[in-house]
Amino acid sequence: MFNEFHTTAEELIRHSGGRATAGRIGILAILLAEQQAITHREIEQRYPEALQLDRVTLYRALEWLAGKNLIHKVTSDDRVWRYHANRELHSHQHAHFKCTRCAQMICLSDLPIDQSWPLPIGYRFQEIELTVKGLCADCC
Amino acid sequence: MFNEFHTTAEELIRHSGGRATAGRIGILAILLAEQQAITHREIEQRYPEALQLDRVTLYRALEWLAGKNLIHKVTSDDRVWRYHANRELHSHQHAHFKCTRCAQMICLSDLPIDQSWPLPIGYRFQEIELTVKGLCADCC
DNA sequence: AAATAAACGCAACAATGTTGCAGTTATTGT
DNA sequence: ACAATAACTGCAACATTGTTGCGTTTATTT
Repeated sequence: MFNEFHTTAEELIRHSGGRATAGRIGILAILLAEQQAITHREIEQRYPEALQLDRVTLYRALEWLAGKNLIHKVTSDDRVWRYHANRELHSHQHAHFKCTRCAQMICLSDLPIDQSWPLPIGYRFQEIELTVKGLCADCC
Repeated sequence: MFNEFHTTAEELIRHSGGRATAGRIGILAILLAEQQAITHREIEQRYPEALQLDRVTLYRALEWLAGKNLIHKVTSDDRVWRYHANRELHSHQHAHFKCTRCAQMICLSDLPIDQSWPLPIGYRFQEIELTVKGLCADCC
């Protein structure tokens, strides 16, 4: 577990002005190593058993990381949040893809649609959340 | 509760080949009368107390109505499903708007974006789910 | 009016996430 | 290096939303 992601994770956390605890570093390292957005459950499974990490601590660490903009939270139709480390491209709004068979979830490129959406009069636009559903390469 | 929506609801249900029970009719009538997509909880509140309706029955009725395409289910970031009666325009995919303050949720016009989305090679497109977030007229 | 499949109500369960609080720990200042 | 302290953690208990199994009731058909 003490790989490049760990080092990066620790730097990012310190840079954000929070305490660099083992839990936060480990969690962020896992998310940095991952190509897809993964669930709380999946993070738990990847987390080394030896180190122990409470469910609640995981939830709180994720919340903190999201608040510091180091990761982002993705809504899904299965009522489960998925998390993904932020890269440069994620600082902007982007779409997500979800496989309807295996539930894999990846980030797509920036939103090619205009940010101003035709809303009813008096409504104010804030952001767009877009999920494309289909089959991933493995499930096709 | 025995208004025009009740009559319409009953017709729609019979036309779909299901048993026209008080629960289904009442639920569909509520959804037909509503401009926005509402939650299971909100349906329960609008349902006349005198008539009693079990939580489970409500869930099952909603599932059935969605299966028959009389209503549709909307995903939201608060992990709660919202339901809305289908009109002609809803037979096509459409976007939803959600107020970030009062959680009101309405349907927007058809998706103006092309159905084929730039996916990675080997991926297959199925559908798009799009939610615009912002403030509704009341909350602005 | 009886027969019957469909729908319902209840109880119990499952999954995901949250809150309160006492104990532990990373960091800061000396 | 050490003590002080705010920040973080772990546990237990809870909340919310939705699901399953099963015996009972009911809308529809004949």
